[in-house]
Amino acid sequence: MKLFHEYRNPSLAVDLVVFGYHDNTLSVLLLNRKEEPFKDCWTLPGGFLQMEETFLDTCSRILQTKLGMNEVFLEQLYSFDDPGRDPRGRVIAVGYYALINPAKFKIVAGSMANDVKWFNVRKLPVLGFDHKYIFKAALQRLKSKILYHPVGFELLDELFTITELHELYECILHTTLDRRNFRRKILDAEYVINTGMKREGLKNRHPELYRFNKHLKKNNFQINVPTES
Amino acid sequence: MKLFHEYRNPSLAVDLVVFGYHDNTLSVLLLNRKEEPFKDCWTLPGGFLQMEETFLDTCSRILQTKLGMNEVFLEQLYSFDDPGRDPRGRVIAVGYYALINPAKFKIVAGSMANDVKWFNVRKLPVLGFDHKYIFKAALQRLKSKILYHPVGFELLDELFTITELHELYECILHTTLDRRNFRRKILDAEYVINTGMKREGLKNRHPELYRFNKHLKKNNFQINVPTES
DNA sequence: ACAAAAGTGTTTAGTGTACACCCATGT
DNA sequence: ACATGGGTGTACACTAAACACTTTTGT
Repeated sequence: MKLFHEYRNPSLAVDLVVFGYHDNTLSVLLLNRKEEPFKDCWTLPGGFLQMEETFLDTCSRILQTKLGMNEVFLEQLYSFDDPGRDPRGRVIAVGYYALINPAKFKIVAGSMANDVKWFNVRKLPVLGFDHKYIFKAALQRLKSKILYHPVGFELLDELFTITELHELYECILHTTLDRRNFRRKILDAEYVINTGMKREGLKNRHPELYRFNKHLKKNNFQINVPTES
Repeated sequence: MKLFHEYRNPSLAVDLVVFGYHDNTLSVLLLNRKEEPFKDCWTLPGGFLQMEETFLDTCSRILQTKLGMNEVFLEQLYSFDDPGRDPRGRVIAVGYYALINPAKFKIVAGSMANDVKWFNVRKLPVLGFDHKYIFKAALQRLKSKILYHPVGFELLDELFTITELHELYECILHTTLDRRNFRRKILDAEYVINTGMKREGLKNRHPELYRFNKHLKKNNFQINVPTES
């Protein structure tokens, strides 16, 4: 049995769509590149797969070195193979998306970037490479995922109110959802546990604080989005 | 701006899960390998990405040379990155699945394989590499996809009866679905067009023949599977 | 007392499910 | 005439949507 020698292989990059939620806004982290190609352009954070790394290893390395983050929700999106997607040569990109709570991290621009900034997902600048399409795939995936799976908690604080969760859903789905029906669905599904505590110091009635119920086997909720016409 | 030179990069393979449906059975195409590694083992058909190819180019080349097929439904599944998945060295695999009508192709074993055979998806042999997991991902994707999207037609003849479509769904989902409710859903969604013709020469009443309605914009059907408990 | 947001309940329309029944064909 | 599968209709249960109302807090 022959081992491989080095044939000509495409390079393999991992590109990250890092979502954060703050002040009723869903944002993505973008880097401003210091070097060609796409110097001074905004792009998704990314990096090349090292020989001994798994994709998740590469994700962690990027998150750590370029953004100063660790231990976040990550999921593979899709692999992008347009031969012209990188002017430096043939590069395949594996897209991942991450969900983080911006309050937990102080983002830092690594040595490769002029700047790192959160951008409202509805007000993105022009992106380098094919990152526009990777981003679109990520947002679409997040929108679908949140309808059936309890991923919203990754974006919120450990304790949150139903209203905060409701606002998060409306923000991500970019639509309105009936407050009372939403509450019932979430509670019936038992994806949240009432802590008995209340959020103090608000102008009006103090809402109850909930915590994510991690130990629940079945996916038994579904949020429906109004059909637009 | 520097161009790339050859860093050490993993090899990139494309592995195919080719589904076919015949005689009320959903099958997958497997190759019996002539060479190490996994000599004489059954594996998914696959091949290495050439420098100038897209993933779909590679898929077509594999389908053409190893199986004698062309022009089939293809969709990307997932990328598999376990560093130990190929004993020859670091190989990333991009999984695709294909839906074909076995009646339309005469499969041929390419020079690399001892044999090519259809296997019932519920009675698979042990597979080489990590192909068991690629297959599992494919079957799961097909099961989900068929609930919301009209992909079943790729597996059937151009003209088919509602009963044939119904049996296909039961076979893929591995469950029973009420015959009459299934019919209504499919017809209401207008995914099929009644041709006016009938299937002749059967023992009983001659069922009407339908054709897939390719020119339909919206996905407006959903098949529900009974919840098992 | 009032405003504003949180929390609870109810009515109604629509949809999916489980059936029963008739129809067409070959033996 | 009967068996067998194809085609049509309907009653019921269940769910989701729309909405009204009460409660709690700060001013």
